Amino acid sequence: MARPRTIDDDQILDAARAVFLADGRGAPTSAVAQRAGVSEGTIFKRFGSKDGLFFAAMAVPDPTEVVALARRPVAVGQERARFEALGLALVGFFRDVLPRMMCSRLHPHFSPELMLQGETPPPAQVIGALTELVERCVATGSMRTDSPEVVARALVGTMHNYVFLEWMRVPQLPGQVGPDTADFVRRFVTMLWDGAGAPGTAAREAP
Amino acid sequence: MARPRTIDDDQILDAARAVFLADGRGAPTSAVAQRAGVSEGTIFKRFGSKDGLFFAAMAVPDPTEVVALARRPVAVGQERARFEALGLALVGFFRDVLPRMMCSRLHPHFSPELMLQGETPPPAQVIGALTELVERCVATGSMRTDSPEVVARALVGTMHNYVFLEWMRVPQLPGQVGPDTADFVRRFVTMLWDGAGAPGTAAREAP
Amino acid sequence: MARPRTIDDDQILDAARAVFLADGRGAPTSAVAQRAGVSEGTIFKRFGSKDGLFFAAMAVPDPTEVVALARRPVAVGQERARFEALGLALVGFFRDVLPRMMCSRLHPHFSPELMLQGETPPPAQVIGALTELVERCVATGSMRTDSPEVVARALVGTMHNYVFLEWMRVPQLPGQVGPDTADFVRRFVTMLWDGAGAPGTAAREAP
Amino acid sequence: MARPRTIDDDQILDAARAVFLADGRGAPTSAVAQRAGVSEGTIFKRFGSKDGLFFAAMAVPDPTEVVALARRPVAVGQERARFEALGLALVGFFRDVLPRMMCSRLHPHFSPELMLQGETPPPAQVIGALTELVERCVATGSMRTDSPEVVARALVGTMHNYVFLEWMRVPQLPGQVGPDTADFVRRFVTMLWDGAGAPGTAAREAP
DNA sequence: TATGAATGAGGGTTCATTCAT
DNA sequence: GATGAATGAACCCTCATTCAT
Repeated sequence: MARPRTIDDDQILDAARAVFLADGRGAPTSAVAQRAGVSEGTIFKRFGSKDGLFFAAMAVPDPTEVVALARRPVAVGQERARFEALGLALVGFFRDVLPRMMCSRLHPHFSPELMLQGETPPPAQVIGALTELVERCVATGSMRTDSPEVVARALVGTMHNYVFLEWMRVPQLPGQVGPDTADFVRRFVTMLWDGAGAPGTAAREAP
Repeated sequence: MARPRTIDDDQILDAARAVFLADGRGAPTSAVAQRAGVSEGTIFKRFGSKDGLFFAAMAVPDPTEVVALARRPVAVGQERARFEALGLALVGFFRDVLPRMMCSRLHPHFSPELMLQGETPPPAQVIGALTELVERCVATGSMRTDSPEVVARALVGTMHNYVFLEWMRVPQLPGQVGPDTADFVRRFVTMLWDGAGAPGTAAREAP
Repeated sequence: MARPRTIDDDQILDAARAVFLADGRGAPTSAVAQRAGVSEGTIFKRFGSKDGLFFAAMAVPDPTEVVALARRPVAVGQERARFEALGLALVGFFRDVLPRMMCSRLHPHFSPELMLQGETPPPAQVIGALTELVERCVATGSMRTDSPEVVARALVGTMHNYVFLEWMRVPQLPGQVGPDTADFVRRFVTMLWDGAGAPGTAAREAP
Repeated sequence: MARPRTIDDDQILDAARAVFLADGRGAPTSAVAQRAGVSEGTIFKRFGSKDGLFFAAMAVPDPTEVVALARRPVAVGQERARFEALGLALVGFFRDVLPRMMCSRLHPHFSPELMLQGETPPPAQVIGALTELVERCVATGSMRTDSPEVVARALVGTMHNYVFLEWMRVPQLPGQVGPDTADFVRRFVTMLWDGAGAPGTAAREAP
């Protein structure tokens, strides 16, 4: 057998991710090599080209935690708690994954297939698992809605946007929300559950 | 007395925006020049550097339409319609603005101040105006919520995410949602208004 | 008659000289234009090209003062004083003229003819006038030498080098010489007159 | 383990010196690369920038030959011969070094420290060594002067100017001097030794 | 297999020069 | 005559990629 690799691909990918996210995809391969403690030649031997390295480093991991949490059976009365847990898990997931998605999407050689690690792209996995959760809750009678996937996307979207604004470092965001993520999620789930419409203004009657 | 300017800055900025969003910020200045029908020299005279050009082209416009719509008084019974209109307006706004924000945020020389055209950054303007709208509705009795800004951010976030997934060209998004934006918005507002929780599972009692 | 020029060529040449000597001949024409208070177009109208401007600005003026001083009759007993005055005049001349000569000589388009303002190039004028002075002194019996032009060139060369080292800003020049130019010149003339050889070591006998 | 360097820094520096002195410091780096038989990339890897290359190529070498000649003990009766040898050595030194000094001094990024290779700048080394030689001769009784450093600077200056006029290609230099350098040096040393003043016009009595 | 020296194409930027006003 | 906007050729420099060791 050949001499074993002392620095494995993952270490290189971690370095590449750190460098590309900090300095943009224009950062030189040499910077990645230095950070990973390998020579430039090694990187090209392993990943073929800079693009190969880039897209490997930006690959979106499967949202296993979120999906698992969505699929786990919910005890009666624990539905809201589950949604809160999912909200927090989504925030964590997006903090890790959004920068990669945006960075690779902006690469001129991006193609949607790059996000297909397994069969289903991670965003679809997340929305799918959440939609199924809502459908199960509807079936149990603990939720009621005509559009389970809209509920799922409201949760995903609100957490996504929360992380996005954080990442954009937008100054002067209004109001009390911001520092306390758990509080934000709790309020959101409350709204999701109860609605924000006053009694008697039910949507069913509206246009 | 001297030769007057024949090329408008805006023509150059439009070309730059098109080129940078299509090919990434690495696209050569010469491509911008060619598309704008100017020489490279002119671009550098006007904008000083490629970075100057880039950030000028990526500047986020004030969300005047959305803000105006949020501030206009709401007739009784028209609240939900207004939120639907706002949802659609947000989708339009984000389609224009999200790519710019992401692209400039990923530039290594990005700084949050670059988004401060006026006094308030555009995302904060949007969330602020929507929050005030919710507060007014609460005051009139047509809505009820403890967290107006969370309602605002749910609307913003869901539309943001809708546009984002579109832009990512994520394949295999589950379900019926996708092609018909108006329908998506309508379903979302319904959920926002009525809530998705079954009667008797009200959040107020939960942790 | 056409409108008179409000800014004459000499003002432009002064500006050009200042700019080129400070920032090198690579300094942009626009810098000269700005300093002179004219537009770039004007400069090209007047001088044809940047090279034209450059060599016009670097032209070496005739050494009228030095030459006049050398040609003026010398009263008996005033010979050494005259040489001291000439030394000081040469220092002044070189301070003005050496940078121009070096700068234009280093231009790739330099040609010796460029220094021919009149019939005789300035360095030749200086050496010629001094040589004649020495010859006159020899004729009057106040000097004795076989090589009048060598005496002239010793004076010129020593002053030249004095200014050159000043201009080079050479640090750590040894000894007491430096700050007091008049003293330096005086000591040099003393040496020129009396020689530095000990009596009895006369050169005539040597190889 | 990696590929060893195949190109010597000195080869590059020699090429750079030749190119810059011939075509001015504005000559393109590509011309240097071509002349040295290297790629431009290599040059920048080695020297960092064009300025780095330029100042490295223009660095003034230590005047070892001149200094050694000045320090070597002088046999009685050989003093004048030694000064003649020094004059010739200085001419050789200046032919090599003057163009570099002038060229780098005219660079806008010049700073005097650039000439400090060792501890003492080359011009100061030369003048220092010559001054000490004169002092030794005075001590031995073979010379007499109050200003040894002025004698040194007269020698240096005259040779400097000799080379300078050569380099300037000044046409029409008067007189017999020019082609025969050895003759010029011999005449100069004679004058240096015996003085040019007629007996009885000694400087000591003058102001 | 790992290294890093060498390459050379490409891109940002400057600036002499032209020319419409 | 004077202006300064526009041009585009050239130049410095970077960096992905190759390859001898």
